[in-house]
Amino acid sequence: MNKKFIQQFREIIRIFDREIFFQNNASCCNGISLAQCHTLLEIEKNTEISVSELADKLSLDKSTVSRTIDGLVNISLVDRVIPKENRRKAILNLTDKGKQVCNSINYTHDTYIKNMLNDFTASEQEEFLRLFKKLTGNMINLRQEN
Amino acid sequence: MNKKFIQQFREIIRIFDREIFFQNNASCCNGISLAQCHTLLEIEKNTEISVSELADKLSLDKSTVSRTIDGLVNISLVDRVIPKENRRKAILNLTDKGKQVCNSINYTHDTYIKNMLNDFTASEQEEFLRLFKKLTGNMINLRQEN
DNA sequence: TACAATTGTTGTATATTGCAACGTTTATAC
DNA sequence: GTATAAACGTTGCAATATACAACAATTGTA
Repeated sequence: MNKKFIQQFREIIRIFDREIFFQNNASCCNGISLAQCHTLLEIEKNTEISVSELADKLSLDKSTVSRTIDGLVNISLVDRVIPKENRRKAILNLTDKGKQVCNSINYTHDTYIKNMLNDFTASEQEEFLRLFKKLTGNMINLRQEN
Repeated sequence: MNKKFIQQFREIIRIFDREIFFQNNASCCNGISLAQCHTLLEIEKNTEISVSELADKLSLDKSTVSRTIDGLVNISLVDRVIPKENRRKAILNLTDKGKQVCNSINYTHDTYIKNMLNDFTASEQEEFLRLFKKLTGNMINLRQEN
């Protein structure tokens, strides 16, 4: 692999990262913070999740997540219920309003992805996804090796 | 573009972003912070740059950059000189030690990229870079349209 | 039943960032 | 040529995000 290729690849990653950052901050947060947005989407994916489990999934401290949830409960996007079977564990779910916000976020994200790939042919789309999956798989392996 | 494809693509982007984050925090910062790392590499790319120009390039407030530079000057990685021609503008350059740190960061990043693409064929590498460039180009256009 | 583990919350500290105000310096208008 | 405006960097202040440690409540285990 020659040096010039690596340089270009690094530069592309940098730009990609930067654009994703802008996009997240522009679209994700209809009045909510990025952390709240991530948390919301993670609850959407894992209903009945607990604070600790959420902290695991998000790679954050449980105290951080606890406070993020406070915020989301305050603005009525998340329900926090303490079940009688296990009064230690708090169970988190989206409220109807929370589901609406998630839908809105998902719509924005999906639209962005459509636009990003707008001028890709079908086979380019497939090939890119395939190679991207291969790449991220390698990244995960590399991290776990160390 | 079908829904399942978009879902997969979103998920891959999420994973990629997460892995890049881990990698940045693990490798970039040999004792320096992520912000300092970015700043250092930007000065490496643009010698004789000023604080305001740097703030532009990094999309940060000049006060933020000013303080980051304070830190880098304190640990002798950056030189801050006020030229006699224009005593408003501070000119920033890497010290020898700063160059060494940059080299070290670059080596780590380049190695990571090599490892990421380790099992890609030459044509896969080229195709992926081509499509990635196309993608980021679209992302930039989309942002500038809005 | 006593001790240990789990769960979530709160207090405290740190880092990163932006905005506003400021002093200094340079450029421009009249 | 002076007065005003603009540019530049720094500092004060506030907001946000985060982690760690300590804690209370609860549940599991020896």
